[in-house]
Amino acid sequence: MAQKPTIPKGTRDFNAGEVAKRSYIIDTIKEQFKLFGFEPIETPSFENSDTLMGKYGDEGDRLIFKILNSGEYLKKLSNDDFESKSESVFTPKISEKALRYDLTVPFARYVVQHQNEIAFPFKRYQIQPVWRADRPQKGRFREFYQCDADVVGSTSLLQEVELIQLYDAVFSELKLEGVAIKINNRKILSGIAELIGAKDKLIDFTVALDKLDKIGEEKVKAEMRRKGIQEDGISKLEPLFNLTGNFSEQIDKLKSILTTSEIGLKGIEELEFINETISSIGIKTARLQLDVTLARGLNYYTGAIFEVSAPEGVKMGSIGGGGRYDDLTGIFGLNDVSGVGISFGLDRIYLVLEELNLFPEAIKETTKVIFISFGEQEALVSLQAVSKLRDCGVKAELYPDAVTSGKQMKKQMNYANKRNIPYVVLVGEEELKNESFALKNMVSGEQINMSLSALIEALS
RNA sequence: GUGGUUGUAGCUCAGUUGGUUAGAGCGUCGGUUUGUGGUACCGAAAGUCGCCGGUUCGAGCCCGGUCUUCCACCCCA
Repeated sequence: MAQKPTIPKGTRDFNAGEVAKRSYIIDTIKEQFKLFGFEPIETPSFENSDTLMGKYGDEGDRLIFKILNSGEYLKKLSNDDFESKSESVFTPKISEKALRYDLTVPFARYVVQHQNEIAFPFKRYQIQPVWRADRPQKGRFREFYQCDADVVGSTSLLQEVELIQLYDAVFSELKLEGVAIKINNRKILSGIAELIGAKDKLIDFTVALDKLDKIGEEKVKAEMRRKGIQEDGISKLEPLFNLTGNFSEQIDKLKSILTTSEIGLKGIEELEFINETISSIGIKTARLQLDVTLARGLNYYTGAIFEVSAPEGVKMGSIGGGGRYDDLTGIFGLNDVSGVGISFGLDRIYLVLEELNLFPEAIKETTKVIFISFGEQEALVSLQAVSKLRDCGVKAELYPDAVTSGKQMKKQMNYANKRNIPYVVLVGEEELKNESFALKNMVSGEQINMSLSALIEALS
């Protein structure tokens, strides 16, 4: 019985048209990465589990694809291991490798491992797939591409400024106008947590706060209470829920809230610098927005946090994210190296461009001309012409199977038609005799006999 | 991990309260047309109704499980 072939949940095949569109996005991003001085690296699709585990929080650990050990791994287990029924005990004993979950942690590992070869500040970009054992839904896959640009070895806030420009440059280039680059600062969140006496509950606090625009003020407060944050602390958040005005007005209000928090004020100072610098150099089509509720993302961020959302009206999760991490290489033994980076979510950007019909027509690249195949003699002459055309940069090919009847002719024409090949050349008995080529325009149906040089002229 | 949803021909989908031989459009293949595609007309092939089990005289339809799709939650690009 033939089994029905399927692909795993959350994965996809891409046809030629889809690949062309994906390449268009990737090429655009890559071009801007290079323009900003980033250099490419690649890392393996799987890492040692130790490298990944514990870097993304408990939820992240759950979503990491683990790779089963090879060999007779069960024989090495003790009865206690089986009895434990505990994933945290059992899993490490049968799995020592895992598929990468993002590009930032493998990058940190790379930096530490190659620190002596690297010139700091090190600016790298990386475009590779990542895997998450998540349940698929809109814009969410188990295999998807991230396009990352990071700088390590510089604490300068000018890096943040440049990364904002980079976001703006890429989305402007993709004609995706009006994206919102939301920015926040972990230090401000720490400051607020300190202020409300929830310093030890920073993650719980930020996760709850992040949901503000989705579930509303009351539910956020309820969640904070549930997580054990004191009522008098929550009441101090009141001004935060009503934070309005433009970037600098919001900054001013935050200043008055966080007067007693050293770390909070530091965060404000950073944001202020970034905003002022961006204002003075300007951005093209994106909008930079301060969003104090922005907290999602990895818990290794220590300074700026970025998130990019699609233009208004497009229902899609974030299409990019990033931030500054002061200590990521520290985990792997290299201290005092600060990094900051951003990521583009290729697959989501694709969906957004598709929804807004923003893919240019020109990216549908196909063969420009196909030669109809009649017989051995004709094929030889055709192949010579095909070679010359290719030398001139014309995408040309010969249909491989010869015409043996009128049906075959029809079949070959049909083939050209279906592949949207705009020109067909016929070299049959007569053309062979006259040393001519019959060039047929598949759109107009017009057909002209000409010499080889005229053919090359016409097609290049 | 939680809740809901979907699955019938290659594709998009019909299929009545459970009742003979499961349909359509598109596509494919063949013909009208043996050196000319797209249009038209004629014809044909194509399905274990996701899979496993149950209820029933009888299941595409009802029930349970499982996989898959999509959506929401959690979390995230």
